[in-house]
Amino acid sequence: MNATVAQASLDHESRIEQDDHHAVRLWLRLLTCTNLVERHLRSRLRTEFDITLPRFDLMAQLAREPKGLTMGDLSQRMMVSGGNVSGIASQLEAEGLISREPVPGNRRAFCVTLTRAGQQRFSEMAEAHEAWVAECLGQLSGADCDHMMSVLKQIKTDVAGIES
Amino acid sequence: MNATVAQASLDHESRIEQDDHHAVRLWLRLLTCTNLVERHLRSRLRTEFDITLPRFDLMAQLAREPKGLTMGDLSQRMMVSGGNVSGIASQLEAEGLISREPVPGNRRAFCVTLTRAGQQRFSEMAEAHEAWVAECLGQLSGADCDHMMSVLKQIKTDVAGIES
DNA sequence: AAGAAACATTTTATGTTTAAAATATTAAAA
DNA sequence: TTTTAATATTTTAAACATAAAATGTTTCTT
Repeated sequence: MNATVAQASLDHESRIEQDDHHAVRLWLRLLTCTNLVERHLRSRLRTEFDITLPRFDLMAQLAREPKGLTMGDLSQRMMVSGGNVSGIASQLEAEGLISREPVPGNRRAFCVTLTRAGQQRFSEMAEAHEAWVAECLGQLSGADCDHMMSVLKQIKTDVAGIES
Repeated sequence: MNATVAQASLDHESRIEQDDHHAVRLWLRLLTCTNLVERHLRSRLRTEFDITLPRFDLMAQLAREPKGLTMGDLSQRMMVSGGNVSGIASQLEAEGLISREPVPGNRRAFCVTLTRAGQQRFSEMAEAHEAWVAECLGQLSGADCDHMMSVLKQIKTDVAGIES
């Protein structure tokens, strides 16, 4: 009977270990794969539009919100620190692609929007960017896509649960 | 007939656009999700072991190769630039976790290995790391895992194909 | 109205990452 | 052998990222 218990607990532990290893392997592949695509996009943005991914991301956020966003909004949506947004925005402003204007009723906040030039520039980049992504991920079937979307959502939920 | 042709080409284009959008949505979720997990692991490594993810990664590579690796090997396996490895290795060396020794027959290369202390330290961290990853990804079924693995492999192949 | 707390942003200090230049070694060719 | 090319690494400069401190603004309490 002792043996049975020992055996049972052993099986349980080894199963958990297996799961751990599977999870680690999946994580490593997920990380490698994402980095691979990210690197690819980063490099093409650099060579074809002379822009960095963070700057492109910031412009993408603004393109979705023609009325503009505050620095804090940008920080939240881009999931990076406020100081970081501050630096990136300064550069884009210096290049004339975005504008930072005071908000009428709130002297703390700034309203950041794409300038005319920024809109023009972004629409060219967005088209190319979309095509590049499709090159990387477009081969997947609709079913694969859907499945992947749901699995990733699950992971997102799990991680959020851990951190809460 | 003209109408038919126009209709057909319209359908075709709109289908492609749909695919593009699907691909972009999937990519955005993939990126967000990976960053979320990465950030989580990074933060736990920092708070519980006072080490950065890149340093942990470098040690993980060495742990798999007891005979040691050159700086170039590390750069390739970690998929980061040589200069990057150089900096990370300097810090780990200063902390006594790795050693950099000249290779007998090749005065250009260095052989990098984990020190005794590094091995000890890494094995503690690896155990915790594995558990954290399992917390994040362990809820997935075996089937989900397998499916995900194969989809990611496909993406990896596609990207490699584009860049070649 | 005065003070405290919360908010929005920027600045500073530190560290990561890359590309490119610099250094040094080895191998191959003329 | 001298030059050239390839290899292995480090250094440097620029961009990015975070946390924490500093600044200024608004709101809440009393």
